[in-house]
Amino acid sequence: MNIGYACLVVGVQNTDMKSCTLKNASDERLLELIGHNLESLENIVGYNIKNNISLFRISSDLIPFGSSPVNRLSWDEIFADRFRCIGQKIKDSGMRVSMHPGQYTVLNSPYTLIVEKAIDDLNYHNRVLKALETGPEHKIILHIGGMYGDKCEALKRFALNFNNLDQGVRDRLVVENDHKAFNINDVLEIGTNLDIPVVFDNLHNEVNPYPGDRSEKYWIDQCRETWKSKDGNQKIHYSQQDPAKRPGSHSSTISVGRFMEFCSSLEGLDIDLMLEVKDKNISAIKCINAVAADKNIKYLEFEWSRYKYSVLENSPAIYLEIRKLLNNKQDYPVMPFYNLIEEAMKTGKTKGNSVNAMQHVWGYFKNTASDTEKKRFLKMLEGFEKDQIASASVKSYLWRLAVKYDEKYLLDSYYFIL
DNA sequence: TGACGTCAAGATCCG
DNA sequence: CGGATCTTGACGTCA
Repeated sequence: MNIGYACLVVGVQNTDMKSCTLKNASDERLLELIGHNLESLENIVGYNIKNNISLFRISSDLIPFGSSPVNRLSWDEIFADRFRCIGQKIKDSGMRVSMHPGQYTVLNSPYTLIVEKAIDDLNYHNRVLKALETGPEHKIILHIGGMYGDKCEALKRFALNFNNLDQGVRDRLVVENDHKAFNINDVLEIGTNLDIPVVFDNLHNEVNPYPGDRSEKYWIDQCRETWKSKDGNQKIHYSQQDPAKRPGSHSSTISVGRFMEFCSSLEGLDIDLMLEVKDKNISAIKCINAVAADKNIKYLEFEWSRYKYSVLENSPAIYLEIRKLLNNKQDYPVMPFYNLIEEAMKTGKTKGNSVNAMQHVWGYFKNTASDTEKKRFLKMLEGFEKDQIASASVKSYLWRLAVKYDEKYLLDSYYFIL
């Protein structure tokens, strides 16, 4: 089972994707951006390897305007070596990557122009995966598109346009159920007809179900039939509903309890699981640790080093409780560990607890920081205590100090992002 | 015509 | 000036 996350990494330096507006998209600017983004991608791949994350969706923003006529660059040739080098790392580590054009790539549109743009976009995604020299098990996931008042015709148009795609794209293409138009039964029908794999998305299925009371496991089993050996392991998308937002909105983090319930419902199926969640890599590591075969407390200790100041600013009581929990080095209390962290994150921060955490973090710079830095920190702290400035301002100053003094322990901490 | 979703660029405001 | 915060951009469909 591979577990991964989509597109971007939170809280890790030099992993951002840069872009520009259409009017600024000169060759020079685009070259600069692509170079930067490839460097970020390489760092992301390195981060994934270091953290045992073996599934990753590459951002469509890797090449700005990758499928637009404004980008006439032969970027796959210009950066061929960089692509090959990154691809080699992917291959060597056994990582599986994918790409996922967004909701605006509509292959089944009745408008020729839109279809042409969709084809260009699919070709672009394939061009990236080809430049990385990845095989056809590194997929491009696509939604079916719009309904236009006639589902049957819309499905027919999808099939027609699919059959006119380049072989390279067809070899990688996977279809997914969406939250509005095409439910999992529709997508299975078309996937079966076109002989391409189907990704089951649990939250889309919750919001836009096929009528009846089929279980998730039933649909996952059905989808499994569409995955052939050339396609690699079956893959699904997994996310949880954000209780505060509209149906279909992804939660900020994955609740480990519900995740494990879902895993046990799979009854041991070996499946690749792409998480769609706001905290991205953070939830990926959580879920990987939750199902780890190699139950070594060192993984939890490493996690604790990243979470501890966030927990401290929310709940000193839980902070102490987790420390106690990790005392027995023979144990692997992964569920209580993450449950306590999730509970702490839901606790409202009091000013006193925030200040306490700020002072703990400041402790790393106490002896190295200059007098002006010390003065500035103390002034900010005072400002925060008097409600004059936000805690985020103090934290972002502490982050700048962490970067300046290269405090490795803090640079890995979730304190600055959660 | 605006909402939808997502991210970062770009603009503006503030001390 | 740097940093925080708001608005725009890019995409197509649908009400």
